Amino acid sequence: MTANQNAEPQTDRLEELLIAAAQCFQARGYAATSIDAVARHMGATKGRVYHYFPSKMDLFNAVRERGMQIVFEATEAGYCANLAAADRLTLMALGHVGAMMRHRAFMQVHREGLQMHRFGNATPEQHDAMARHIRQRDAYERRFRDVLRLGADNGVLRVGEPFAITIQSFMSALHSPVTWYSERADDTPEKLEQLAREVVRFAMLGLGVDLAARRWPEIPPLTDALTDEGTP
Amino acid sequence: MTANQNAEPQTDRLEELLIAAAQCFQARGYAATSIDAVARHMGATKGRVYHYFPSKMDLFNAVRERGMQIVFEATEAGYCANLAAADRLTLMALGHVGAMMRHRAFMQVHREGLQMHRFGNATPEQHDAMARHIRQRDAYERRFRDVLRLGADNGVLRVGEPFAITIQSFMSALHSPVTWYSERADDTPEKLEQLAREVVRFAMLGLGVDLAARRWPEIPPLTDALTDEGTP
DNA sequence: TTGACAACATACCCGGCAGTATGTTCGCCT
DNA sequence: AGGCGAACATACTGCCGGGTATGTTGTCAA
Repeated sequence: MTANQNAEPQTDRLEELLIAAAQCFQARGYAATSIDAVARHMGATKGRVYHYFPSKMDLFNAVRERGMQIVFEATEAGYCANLAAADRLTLMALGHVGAMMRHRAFMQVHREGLQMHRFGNATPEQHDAMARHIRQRDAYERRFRDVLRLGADNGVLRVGEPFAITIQSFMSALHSPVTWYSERADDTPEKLEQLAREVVRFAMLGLGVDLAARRWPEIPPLTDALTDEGTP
Repeated sequence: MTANQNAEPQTDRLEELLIAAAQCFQARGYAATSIDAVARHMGATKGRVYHYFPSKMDLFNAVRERGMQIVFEATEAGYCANLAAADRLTLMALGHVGAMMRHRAFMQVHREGLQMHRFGNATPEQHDAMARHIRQRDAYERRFRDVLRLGADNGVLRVGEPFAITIQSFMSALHSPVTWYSERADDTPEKLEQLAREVVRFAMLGLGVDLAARRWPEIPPLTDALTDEGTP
């Protein structure tokens, strides 16, 4: 009756499921989202979901993990670039903000997941899925922390007294698009780019870097990092 | 059996209820928090809750409203101070951040409430409770926006191209304590003050104001605003 | 003193949802 | 050809939690 006669490219069904889940979780939050709702959002039923994931929490964790993967990839180039600390941080920030806007659903879920520390993590598997996620988050923030520290030691970046607070404020500003950005019809890449740049400009200025009076850095070609690697 | 023989000052039972609700909602989120959980948190039962509020959503709205009231009061002095725009904004920011830290439960609930736009607001009363709340939020942010605009026009505060984005980033930085702050045993008012100042320092530097090389403003006595009012 | 009402507690109802058990329909391998 | 398993759909269960109906206790006013 509801036979799926699609011989089309058929994006991975699992990918489709992850996206649907991300959108539902983002719209209503984890607790208020039912498995049936996610399934309906795909034009399917529970069976489909439980075929791929043993429980609701596992589905949620998969979405979180994907979100983590997205931000890591988005900031990878900047982090590995062979540039000064301030420029690396700027590129990382741009990547991060871009991800916030382009993958808002995943990012918001990712964020809600981090606030979940205090759930009575029933099963031990779920508990260390959480623990693993926390470690990844810390590793991610440590990348920013390290680059920031580097720039601070050089005197290029300005930080305040509890160093951790400066970072938190900085990261919080970079996260903000998940709150206010919503994809409009006039979503030209240029518009999007301008919004991202403004967020980054503010955040970097908070660290004492005036990007308005300075060339925005660009990602150097990969060959650079491979050929001339030892330039101190 | 469980008779409450307290003849003590007995903080308003309603106040006690609001606080318990705020803590529960903050810990688990709206959907995952049961009325029974809130009641247990007070050492009471459902009956108590439903005696004061007709529904879970009404309880939640009351907590949100309280949160709104808190931030308004916390920033009132700075907003009304007879000072330059940058100083007023700094004071408002300090008040805001202080509220974030001192009333974290209410603030986090307040924030979750704002993300709830898209709930199928069943009853019309709930719908316009939501609408009223949105208006209050806008009014609150408009205070910041107006002062920021004032300082920008004077050239004292630096803003970027989509003005709205600058504000969002600024506000987001000020909100950040709800994410990372957790009351510790070493909660001396001085520690707390320092944390707040660091957050505000970063945020104001993002607007081009270097508070490290500048006197922090202080709230002028009220009499000023009352006696000499017309100094243009 | 009584009765009316506030301020709860207790007991119950019922709908929604996570999870399960059981079909059903393909494609593929032999 | 036929059987087997992936990839779902359908039907069902059990419980949790919002809401309600009803009891219980103290207090105060007439």
